[in-house]
Amino acid sequence: MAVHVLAVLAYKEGDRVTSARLAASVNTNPVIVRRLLLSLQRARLVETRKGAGSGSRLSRSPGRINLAEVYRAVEDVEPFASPARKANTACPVGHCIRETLNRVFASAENAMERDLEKTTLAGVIGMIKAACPGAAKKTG
Amino acid sequence: MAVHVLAVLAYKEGDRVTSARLAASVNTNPVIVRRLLLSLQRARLVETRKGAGSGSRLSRSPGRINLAEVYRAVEDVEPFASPARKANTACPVGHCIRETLNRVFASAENAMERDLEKTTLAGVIGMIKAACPGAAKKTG
DNA sequence: GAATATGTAACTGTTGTTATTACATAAAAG
DNA sequence: CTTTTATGTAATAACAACAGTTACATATTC
Repeated sequence: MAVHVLAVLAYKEGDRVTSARLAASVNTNPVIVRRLLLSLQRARLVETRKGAGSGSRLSRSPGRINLAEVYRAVEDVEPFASPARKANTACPVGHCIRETLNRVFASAENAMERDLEKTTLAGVIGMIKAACPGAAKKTG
Repeated sequence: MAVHVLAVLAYKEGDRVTSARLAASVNTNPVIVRRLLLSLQRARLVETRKGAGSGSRLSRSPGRINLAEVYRAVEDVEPFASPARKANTACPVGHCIRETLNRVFASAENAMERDLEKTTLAGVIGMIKAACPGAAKKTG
């Protein structure tokens, strides 16, 4: 969903868009969008201003924002399940498996992020326009 | 958790282990383990027999099972969130973004799996033994 | 000062995962 | 053949994560 919001922002290059408008595009609630924008603000991906006639816009050009940044801004937790209960330390395997797997999974996540780095928001926009002929700068 | 169970099985190379014993190692319930084993059976990663003195064991040597196979056997759903509500089709971005992002994410997931393929169960065992000096074939 | 839009809290609902209990069934052991 | 053992599976509960909703204070522009 984060990518969707950013794509809309990229679509309106430069223009400020309100959370209400973004929410309408994603078909969700403005509050959800605002919470998402907070994460994106922390990552310096969007700039938001309060008050009348304001809203959010990208803080960089769409060609200089890749999806790995978006992923990191939004996904705060590990994609791999961390078991709630601790492993049985009496078991020789359970004793040290956690940190071993963490290393392996970190490597896998890294590989994924390197792949996401190859796609920028501008690239996403381009793909959308290619897939959808009727995509011109209109309603948002 | 799936990797943990398989690691224990790899640890006991060849020996059949009951779900109760595996559950004790992972510190969870035998039923959880059995459900997990069902997925692993479907993926032909483990062999399970019923009855007294039975249990599960790897169907291949630990060196010939990589973590990408385990991942595919266990993770049936996409790691990326699919929004519950449909995107607003009136929005030119929302209209075609779904399939565009699906392609990008599929590529990222593929990159991750290719990385996981580089690690076998035997490799995991090796790392555990290296990290934990006191790992000998004991209680399970 | 009025209008507008964000920041944020509180609460609900849904979904997915883990956990627990219970029981039928299959296979081995005696 | 009967007993024992262990899996397969259903029903249910506990729980966390996430999306949604309402409500309101605050900041900014006009």
